[in-house]
Amino acid sequence: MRFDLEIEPLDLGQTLGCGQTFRWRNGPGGTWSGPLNDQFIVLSKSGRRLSVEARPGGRHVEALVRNHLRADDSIRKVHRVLGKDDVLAPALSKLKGLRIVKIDEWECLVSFVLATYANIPRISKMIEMVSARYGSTIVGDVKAFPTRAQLGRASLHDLEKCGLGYRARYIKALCEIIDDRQLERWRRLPYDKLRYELIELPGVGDKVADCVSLFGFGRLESFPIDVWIERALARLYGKKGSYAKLREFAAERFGPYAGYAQEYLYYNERLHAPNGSCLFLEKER
DNA sequence: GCCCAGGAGTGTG
DNA sequence: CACACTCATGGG
Repeated sequence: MRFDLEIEPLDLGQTLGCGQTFRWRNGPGGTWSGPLNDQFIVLSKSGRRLSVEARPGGRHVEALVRNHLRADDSIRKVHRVLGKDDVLAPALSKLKGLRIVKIDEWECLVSFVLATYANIPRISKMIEMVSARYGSTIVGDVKAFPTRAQLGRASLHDLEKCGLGYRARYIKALCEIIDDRQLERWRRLPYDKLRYELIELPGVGDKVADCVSLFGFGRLESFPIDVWIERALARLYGKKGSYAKLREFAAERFGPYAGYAQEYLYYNERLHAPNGSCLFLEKER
């Protein structure tokens, strides 16, 4: 099946290739393809038209795509707030197509625990490996991200063989701790309480808790601080300090859209990096 | 070979 | 509170 959507503004490369998701791949002609829940989706854009391809009879594909790309976010409103920041303001027009994505909570939690102390190519590889071995088949050799039950069948040794390193034991523990009732409860908590509880999980600290709050639970006021954001805050704002201090600075400065500010800063900082930081260097075609 | 990676956990001052 | 050290491994 194939249909068109209008989600504006939207830049697929900025949104799907900037490191907030790990399973989208860009192909020839500016297409972006990847698994989304139980579907394999191919996206491409010409002008304002977003073309969506999925397998025949795919259900809820439109809702799936709109949800993932946060189609209901008003970028205009985001920019009205962030435009008051003198540092961000001049760059907003070039970044307007970069949208925060909404990721399945479980997938997001596992993905960002895996993302600790690893580079993006490796993170993608770890995620593809556990998906290939434990996820359900979507089509051909494309696998869905494994459910908690599916991943829970893997032994610690199995997970280590997926190249997860010391992260394997965190994933193993998460499979045993998390259940659907817990995820449902977390969906209803305000950001600060959610964050507080996420940090209790093994392998989840300040940064991962904020990533999961932002991309998994859609809390746009969350401001994850990694090494790149640390550099950006130092370089552009002269701000240094502990996570708590930087987090407070961001909350005060960017308010309810700190998450968007974070993604803009992250994207921009990686573009400024010496080697371009391999964000858009796809392995091959 | 060497350096670093979208950090977290633990121990110490 | 702040640091310092370790963790396991692969990509550049």
